[in-house]
Amino acid sequence: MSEIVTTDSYDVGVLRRFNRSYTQRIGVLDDSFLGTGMPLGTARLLFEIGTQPGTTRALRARLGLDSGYLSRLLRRLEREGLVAVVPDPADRRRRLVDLTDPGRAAWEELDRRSERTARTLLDPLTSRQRERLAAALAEADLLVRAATVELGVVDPRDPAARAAVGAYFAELARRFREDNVVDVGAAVAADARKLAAPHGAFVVAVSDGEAVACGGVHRIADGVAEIKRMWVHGGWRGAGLGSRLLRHLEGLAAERGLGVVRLDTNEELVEAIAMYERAGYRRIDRYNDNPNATHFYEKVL
Amino acid sequence: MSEIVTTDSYDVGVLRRFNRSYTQRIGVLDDSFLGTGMPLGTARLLFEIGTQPGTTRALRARLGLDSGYLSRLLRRLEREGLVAVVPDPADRRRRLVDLTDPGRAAWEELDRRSERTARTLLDPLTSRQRERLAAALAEADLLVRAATVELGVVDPRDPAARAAVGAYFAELARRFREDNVVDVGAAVAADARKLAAPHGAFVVAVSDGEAVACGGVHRIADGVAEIKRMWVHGGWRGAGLGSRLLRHLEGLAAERGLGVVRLDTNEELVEAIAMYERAGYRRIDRYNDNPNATHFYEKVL
DNA sequence: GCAGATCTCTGACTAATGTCAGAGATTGTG
DNA sequence: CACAATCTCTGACATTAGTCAGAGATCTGC
Repeated sequence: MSEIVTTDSYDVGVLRRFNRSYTQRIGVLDDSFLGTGMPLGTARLLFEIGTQPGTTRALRARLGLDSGYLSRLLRRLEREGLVAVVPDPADRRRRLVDLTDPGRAAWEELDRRSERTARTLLDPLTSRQRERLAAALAEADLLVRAATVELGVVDPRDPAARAAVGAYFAELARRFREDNVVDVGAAVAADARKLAAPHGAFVVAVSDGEAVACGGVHRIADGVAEIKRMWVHGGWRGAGLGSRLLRHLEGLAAERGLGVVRLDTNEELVEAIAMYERAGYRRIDRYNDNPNATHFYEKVL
Repeated sequence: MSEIVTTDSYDVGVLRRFNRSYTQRIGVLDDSFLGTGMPLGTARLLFEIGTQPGTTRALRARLGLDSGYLSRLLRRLEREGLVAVVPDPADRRRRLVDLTDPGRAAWEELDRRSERTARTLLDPLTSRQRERLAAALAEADLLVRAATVELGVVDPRDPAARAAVGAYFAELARRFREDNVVDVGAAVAADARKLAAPHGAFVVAVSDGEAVACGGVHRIADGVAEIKRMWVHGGWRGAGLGSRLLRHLEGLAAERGLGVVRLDTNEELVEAIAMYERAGYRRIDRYNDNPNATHFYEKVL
């Protein structure tokens, strides 16, 4: 369903050119980990653990390492007394990894090196140029992240889905200053029936292992689908993630033979409403009894 | 002499954050060379040769490889019939490397892979977002290149210096449509005396092994230095390279105990004049008989 | 024409990186 | 409680990456 747009080859050229000159020059940022007596891979692992401790599984995913290889690297760090590896109490097949105090010190040394290298790199620029560079990199960062977000259909009971729905309700509560706490568990249980196969689906967008957007779609009548639980992480607004998610959900509805998509929202959510209207949704009469909803939309695919 | 400015830690943070997310995601652009049966380093070398054939020396500099290591990689590519290595007729100690026809075909395969990977990466974005990303990356590219240009004092007879001075005269000829061809060799010979130790110095800015800017400074009277042969490559205007070079040359003059710096230029070179005035140069009377010069400047350090 | 500098290449290594199959522990499922 | 699934870890490799010293060819300056 997502429109087929051939990426302009100019943009591709710019990306490739940038990548070439960047990896050639600033790839050196990684080499700042050298000279610590640790090989690069090990140093990177140590740095990653310090930045975000967790299960070996998560580390493997983030660094793209083989399980045997990671195990060996961890053993080395453990032998040097820099990290502690303990079984995860929740599932004792898994291991939790964290830094020890000496490990924290080593991490800080790596952090200082990395900082110093970055500083050296920026130093030749005037402050005006540094500002320009920082602005350009921040913009590029957001867009690169947005481009590499992975949209996947998951069961609403999946941990990522739970996290997203929890954030969704938390946001609603904040926006509407509601006191009545929503029972997320009950909502998830209800979603697990409706927003799942065969008549529905729940989609979570994941970036860096964190849920950053979600949305569900399900059948509410013959040929009619409804989109629910649309949420985009605050730090991700303006990256087009909402529109992309919306298109994805429409595609899922179409796959299930549902040619009409409806949704409800609240007039206070002006960005969301703007996005729906940009995406071709038209306002219709109330079609359900959701007390929080004030506006109702429909789109014929 | 260059002012000491501590880089704002905000900018450093943005750079580091970008670097992390970028290498994690788009570092994969390099991996597009994988799956060709060639190890990454070899593929990268092949790609580099195809992009810009030349001496092994230049390849070594561009890729940062050990000479023995490069030699081995080249041998492998030669054995596979992908590259041809022949002695450089100009200096038979050196070797010239270029692709063979099968090598060209392999290069095109790599190019296609890289292009496809970049395209896949950009595809999830809307065309508006792709434009924003391309603009941000182009800006970042220019600034990153500018930040990593290396300024070094070299002998005016050094090949990089010759190349730069040649480009300088070519530019003058183009700007002033002069027919009288300058004898670059003779100019270099004269510079070799004046723009060298102990009373002078010649500076070349090198990026990717290519001379992108140059300038010389020498003593013309007690306590007075003159800056000559200032040139910045056309593709590098607007990156602050000229100002940086100027500061560097002023520093060299100061080191030699010369407290006043003069230079001449032509009124048509408006960008150069603007730069000099921004840098604190003030207009003075004609101090030499250079027929091409119309404007004369001086700065007290 | 000779001495010293420069350049590439080879040999001889060491360390790092990456891969695979399967052992052994633990957990969810019927 | 058996059985399949999941997870980490070990052993056994193969390959790649990177370094260093020196041989041999060639050039430059005197």
